[in-house]
Amino acid sequence: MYKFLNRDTFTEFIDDTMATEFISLDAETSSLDTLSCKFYLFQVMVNKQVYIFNAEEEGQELFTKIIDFIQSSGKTIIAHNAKFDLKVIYRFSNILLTNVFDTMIVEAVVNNGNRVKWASLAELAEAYALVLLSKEERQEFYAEDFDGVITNEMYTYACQDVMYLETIRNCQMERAEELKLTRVIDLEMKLVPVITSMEITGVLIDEKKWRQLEIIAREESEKCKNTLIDFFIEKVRIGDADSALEVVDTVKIKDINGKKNATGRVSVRKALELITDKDAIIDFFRTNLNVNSGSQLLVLLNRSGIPVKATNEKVLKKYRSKHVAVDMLLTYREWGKKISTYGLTFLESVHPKTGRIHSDFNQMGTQSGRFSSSKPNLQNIPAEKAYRECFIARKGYKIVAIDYSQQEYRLAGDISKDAVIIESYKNKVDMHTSTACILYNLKPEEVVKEQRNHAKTMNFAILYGTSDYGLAKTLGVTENEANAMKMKIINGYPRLFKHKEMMEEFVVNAKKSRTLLGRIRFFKTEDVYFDYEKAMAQIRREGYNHLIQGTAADMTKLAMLYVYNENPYGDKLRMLMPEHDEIVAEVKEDILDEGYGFICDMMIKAGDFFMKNIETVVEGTKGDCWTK
DNA sequence: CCAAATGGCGCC
DNA sequence: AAAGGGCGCCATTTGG
Repeated sequence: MYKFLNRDTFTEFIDDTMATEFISLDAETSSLDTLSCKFYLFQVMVNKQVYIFNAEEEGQELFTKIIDFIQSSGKTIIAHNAKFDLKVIYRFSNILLTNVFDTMIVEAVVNNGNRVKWASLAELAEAYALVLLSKEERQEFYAEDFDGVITNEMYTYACQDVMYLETIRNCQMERAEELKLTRVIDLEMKLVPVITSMEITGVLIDEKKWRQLEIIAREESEKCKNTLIDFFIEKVRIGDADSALEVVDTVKIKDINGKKNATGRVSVRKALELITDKDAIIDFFRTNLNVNSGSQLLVLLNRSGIPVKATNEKVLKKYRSKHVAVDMLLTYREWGKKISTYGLTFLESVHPKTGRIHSDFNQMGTQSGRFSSSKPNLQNIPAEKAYRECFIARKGYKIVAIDYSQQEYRLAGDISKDAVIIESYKNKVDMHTSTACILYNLKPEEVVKEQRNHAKTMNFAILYGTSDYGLAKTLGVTENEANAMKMKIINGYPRLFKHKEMMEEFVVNAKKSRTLLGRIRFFKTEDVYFDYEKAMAQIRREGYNHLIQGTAADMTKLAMLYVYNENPYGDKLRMLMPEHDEIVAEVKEDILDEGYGFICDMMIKAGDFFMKNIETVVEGTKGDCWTK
């Protein structure tokens, strides 16, 4: 069934490879951490023959020869979640394979909107090749008690991981051609090695600075929390025993973890009943109230005369100036977020071997075609200077960060061919100023900051279909006023909104939306059995958003491809992170200016590929750290 | 007891 | 009653 790939069979392997169009491959390792895992097996199917390379027995030299040959053969490499295999192969051969077909990514592209989560190899094998793959045997490589001795059974099961890739690929491409998705797939596939290389590169963080921020956050958070609890204690009159007990009955304070007594826990009420001293009662609440608990907060706020039904920022904002506690709570939450998400746990992502953070960038992580980022998420780092500053360049390098100026608004204007928007951008007037002009009957130079900010909110809301109700809430005006302002803007950009309306109509009928590159997002309408109108309204919003946000994603992805493929500076210029409309890179000092200009050029080239009526504008920074 | 859901909030 | 698109992560709560 399979042959071992070694010195004796290498020529045979070469012959089989030359006789076929595709190379299906997979790697077995001791863990998912490609920077520190052991490398056990490399399975490869060529010309219907599976070869297995035992890495520990055959060694790195032969492996490098094999990979070098595969790379130079120019054949298409098929893998499921290719990023993983590419990283393993790179680590043990120093060759980053290109010309990849990733069945996992392609599945996400051809079924975007139909899928619930990632399709596993087993699921695809079942769907396309009608075979059932067993799972347990593959887990053996990860097992704690695996002693490195690979059994015949394990070899046999390892074959399954490459045997059906070609069939899966062929079925997917058939579907891709029917759906006219080949251009999107071409872009996504060319991007796979680009993302892989970015993940291998990682990004450097100033840990010392980061820790300092955590300390500050801790101190500030503690202060807020104390003030907050004191406020509640006073307002809710916890001081006297009766109201204290009443509070305990309504506020769902968690039972106290006991120290190995019979139940393991102590009822809060019972514990409190034993306390009569006023100061002790107050102290009891100080230690047992949890202001991180939404349900406790809700009761406490309500009893303090703040009649909210939720405790989120949007709801609380109204009371911010009226009640000190509300302001304090929101501030407390800000600090809390910094401790939990952006605190010391974040630094656990620094890899011990490289000293850098190697996030996962998922190129099909969103329904719109945008990237997502995880472990850690590098796409939601606080925008404030103190945090961005912690992202630094390696010695001799600088950080370059360039973003598209008003990427989505320009696209919306360009796609709809709205004359007002086109004219505005031609005159270097941005969309928010332009909207402010419409709203307040002004000339661009007369618009003041506050008016522009107002317009900005409106633009964002209207482009993505906020209801009058939502808009009124955001702006703090009545629904009628909100509607009047909305109509004024709609009339100010007649073509934009006519086009939007048209696209939404199309999406609802076609049950799918397409970006300029052709990227599809499917919508389900058949399982809508209640509130049909609401469901359709949602599809309209998501569909139009897909057109704009998705085309923007196409643009950024194309730009990244240009940067990678046309990079004349080699390792002196490396991309680090995709930030939706921004590319962050590490550039060696001696080519800093040229490198910066080069990335700008590539981004503009990608922008101009999509936009024919409106100029692509990029802006950015270069320096020791990441800045806006 | 742990896994999934929920509420909340960081970013573009 | 809810009422703007796209995410991921955290702490708490819920449910099996």
